[in-house]
Amino acid sequence: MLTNAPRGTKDILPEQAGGWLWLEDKIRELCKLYGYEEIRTPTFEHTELFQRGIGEGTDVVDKEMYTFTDRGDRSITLRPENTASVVRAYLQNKLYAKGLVKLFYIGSMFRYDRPQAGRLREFHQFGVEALGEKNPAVDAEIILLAWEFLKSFGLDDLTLKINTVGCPACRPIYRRKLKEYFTEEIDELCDDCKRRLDKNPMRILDCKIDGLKDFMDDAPKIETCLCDDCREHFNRVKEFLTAAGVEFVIDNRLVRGLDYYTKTAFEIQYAPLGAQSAVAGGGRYDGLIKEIGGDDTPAVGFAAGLERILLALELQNRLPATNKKIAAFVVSSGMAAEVYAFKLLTDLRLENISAAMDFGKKSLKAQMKQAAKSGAKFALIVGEDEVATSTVTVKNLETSAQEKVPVEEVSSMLSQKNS
RNA sequence: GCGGCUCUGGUGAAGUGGUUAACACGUCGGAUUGUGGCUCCGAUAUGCGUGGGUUCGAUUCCCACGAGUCGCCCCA
Repeated sequence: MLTNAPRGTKDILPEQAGGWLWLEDKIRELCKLYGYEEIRTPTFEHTELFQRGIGEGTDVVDKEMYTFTDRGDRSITLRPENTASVVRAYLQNKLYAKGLVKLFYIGSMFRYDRPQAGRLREFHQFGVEALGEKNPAVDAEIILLAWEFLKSFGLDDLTLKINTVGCPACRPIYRRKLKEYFTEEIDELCDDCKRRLDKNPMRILDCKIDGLKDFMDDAPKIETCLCDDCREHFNRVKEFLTAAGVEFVIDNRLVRGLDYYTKTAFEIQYAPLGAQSAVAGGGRYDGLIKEIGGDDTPAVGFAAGLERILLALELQNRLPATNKKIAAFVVSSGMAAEVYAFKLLTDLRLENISAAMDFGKKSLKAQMKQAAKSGAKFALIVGEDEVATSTVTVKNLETSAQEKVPVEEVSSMLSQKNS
């Protein structure tokens, strides 16, 4: 118990940390390229923010949130996603005064789900939000950013799916039509879909069981219900994406799970991940900002799961090897030499030369083994002789060549040979 | 939240209802005097996820719980 992290959480160990840092660097680089700035919001928020933002009735809000009452009797929730927080920060800090605001975030999110590979209770997302612009070119920019990001790793088997989910003017019409249609087929529906019929008939469309059945082919398509605004918007998005040369698939069964989405919806899948194949997903959420208490403001964004990206990168061996090697390893024999060695170690670091020594008071031989294992290019050997003559024996561990040099020359010698 | 499968040392794993739980890697130590990488030698689970039960006896059988994994659900 004490030695087990809570279910669904994971330690990122030194050997993995390199990959995370590398990924995060890539993200920051990319966002800079697209003109998005980093924002960091609190890990927890008032529960109401998510209830309003994500929507009651969604699984995320109803059964997956980490909610608790704090000592001041406030209902607090660990963020299950970051969009609502970003919108809150946007309003609270009056960022709308600046016109279009382009933000990105990296951070951990919390969802009480049953853990699986690629699905954790504390997981990490990278996401991008563009607030304050309704131009479909921004939808395209966001999709492009997500797509080019994943493509840049050389991953095969990526699929970009796009769809439109309409807006408050036209979506209800579509939902009603779907409900009517599926009600006639109710005997054919699986149990889950019978439940969805009332709650969210659009979800029936991407059901893994019923999705394959015959009556699905004749199910009403959203195109037939779209209002002019939504239709035009979707057409423009497609135009922009085509102009950018992106291959996308129109999937009119693609639905988003959170209530706030309007118009454009998209998802990038990496099939080899199995059940957790959605690597990034997002879309437009023109209603959210008003819902949270701001002016009617359009916005688009997406989020990507870092664990899933890392999983995909591992699968295709796309993670760079991290270099943990140091420049020098100090080895000593004898009490006096140990102090001398420690001083040498400290001086090297002051000269910005990475160095280590063994603290286990082992034999010289054992220390040399440590030196070799550390990957250091040089072993710096000090014993009675060196102490007496103020020198250091510098041994190149690759060539085995060694020479005795005055202490004060060691650092300049290493920085020279190391470059 | 539902269903299937799995659970042996630091790691990968073999194995059996009954006295010493293979093997490999790793780690540590050694192969004479202050020097590594190769080789050789030695050490390294009184323990087989946890807790119960069956049994003369369980790591091996049963149950519960836990964790992992796959699928569903959900989603990134």
